[in-house]
Amino acid sequence: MSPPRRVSAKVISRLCFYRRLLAGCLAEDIGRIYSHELAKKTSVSAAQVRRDFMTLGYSGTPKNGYEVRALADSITAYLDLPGGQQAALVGVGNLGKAVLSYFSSRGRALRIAAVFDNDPEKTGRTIHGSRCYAPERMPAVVRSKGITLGIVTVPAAAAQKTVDLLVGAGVGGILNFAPVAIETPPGVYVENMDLSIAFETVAFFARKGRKTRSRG
Amino acid sequence: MSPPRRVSAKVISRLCFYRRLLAGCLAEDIGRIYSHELAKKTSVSAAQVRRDFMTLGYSGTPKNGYEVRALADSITAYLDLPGGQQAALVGVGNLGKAVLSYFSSRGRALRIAAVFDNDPEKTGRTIHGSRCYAPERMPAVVRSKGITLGIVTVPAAAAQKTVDLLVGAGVGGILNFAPVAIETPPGVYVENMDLSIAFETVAFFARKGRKTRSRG
DNA sequence: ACTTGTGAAACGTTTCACAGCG
DNA sequence: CGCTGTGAAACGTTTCACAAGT
Repeated sequence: MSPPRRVSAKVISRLCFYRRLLAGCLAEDIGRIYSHELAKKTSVSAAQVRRDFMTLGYSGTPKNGYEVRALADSITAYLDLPGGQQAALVGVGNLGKAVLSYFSSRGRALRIAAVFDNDPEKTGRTIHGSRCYAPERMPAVVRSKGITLGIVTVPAAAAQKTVDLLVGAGVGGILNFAPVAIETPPGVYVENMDLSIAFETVAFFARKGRKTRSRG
Repeated sequence: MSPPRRVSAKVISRLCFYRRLLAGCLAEDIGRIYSHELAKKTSVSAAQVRRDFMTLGYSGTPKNGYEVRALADSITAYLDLPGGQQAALVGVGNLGKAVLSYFSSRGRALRIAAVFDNDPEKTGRTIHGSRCYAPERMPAVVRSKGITLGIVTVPAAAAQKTVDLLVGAGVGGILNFAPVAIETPPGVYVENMDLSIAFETVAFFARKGRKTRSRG
C-alpha cells in the first residue's frame, strides 16, 4: 500500500482500461471480480493487475477478490479531476473530424470544449457539437473555457506552431497526431499517436511474428 | 555490430521515425548528419540513436557522422519487404475513412489493397482508391491480393470476430483501433491504438506534469 | 577536438514466489 | 484451499563513459 512517487504512463493507461472493463461488468451485473479474471480480459498478468491497484490504495479481499463498483469508483477518484477537464482540438481535417466524432459522445469528465482551424469556412460554425474558432483566438478561448489539454490534428508543418500556441495558452498536456516530434517546456506532457509509424511497425512484425504492444 | 536476436518494437518505431527525418534531410540536400543532430530532431538521446543503428549493421564514420542517403537506404533495406506489403482495412466508419485517407497517399512499400465493411451501401464501391468488399469475402481477397496485415477500425463489439477472420485468412499483424483487447494466436503481432485511453492518459498528466511518451 | 561503437551501469517494468488471511 | 499484497528476482531499455578512429 505504498504508492510510487511517480506513476508511469503505462500504469495510467492500464487503469483506464480496467475502468472500462469494470463498467462493462457493472452493465452485466457482475459484482465481484478476481485479478486473474481482469487479467484475462486485458491480456496482462494477474500480478500486474494487482500491482497496478497498489497505486490506488484500494484493497480487495482474498476471499472475494475485488468489488467491481468500489474498484471502479476508486480508479475514477484516482484518474479524474472532480470538476472534469476540458480539451481543445486543433485541425479539423479528415483525421481531426474523425477524432472529434470519436470523442464527442463522452461523459462529463472529459469534454472537447472548443475546436480550432484556420479555414475561414469552418470558423464560427459548430462541428460535432463543438464551436470552431480561428487559431488567433486560442489564448482567450483556452483561458475562458478552462481548457487543460490539446489534441493536435494539424499537418506536420503546422504542429510545432500549434503546440506553442496551446502551451502558451496554458495547457498541460498534448495528444499529438502530427507525424513529427514536438518540443514542449518541462512539465507539459506529450503523447504521440503516429499512425504511419504504427502502420509500418505492424508491417515489419507481420512477417516476423511477435507479441502485442499497447499504446494508449 | 552484433544485432540483438530479437528486435523490440520500440527500436523499429524509432527506425521508422529516423527514416522519415532522413527523407526530409535529402529533400533539403543535407548529405551527412551526426547522431546528436538526429537526436535533437527526434527527442531521443544521441546514444540511443547510435545504438538503434547497431541493429542495421550500418556504420558511420567518426569524422563525418552518417551519410544520409546510405543510412536511409540501410533502414529501408532492414524495414521493408522488397516486394512491398499489402494491407486490409476493416470497418469504413468515420475513423476508418480518416485512416484510409491518411494512408492512401503512400509509397509502394505499403498499400491498403482492400477495405471491408458489412454495410451493403459501401460494398462494391471504391473508397479513397480502395475497393470495398463484404466481410465474407475476406479469406479469398486476402489470399488473392497477398495481404499480410490488417487494420481494424470496427466497433468494439465486432473487433474480435474481425480479427479472427483476418488471422484465419493469414495476416501476420493487426493494427487495432477498437477499444478492446483482442486475442490472437502466437506469432501474430498486435499493436493497439486506443484513442480514448490516450486521451484519458494525457488528461491525467496534463495536471501532473510529466515527460513525453511515444507510440507508433 | 570531434566523432562513432559499445561494454557496463543505471533505471524502469514485469514476473516470481510466498506470507498471510478468510 | 485460492485469493490478495508485496519483497525480491528477472528481464528490458536507456544512459553513461570511454576506447578508438580521423
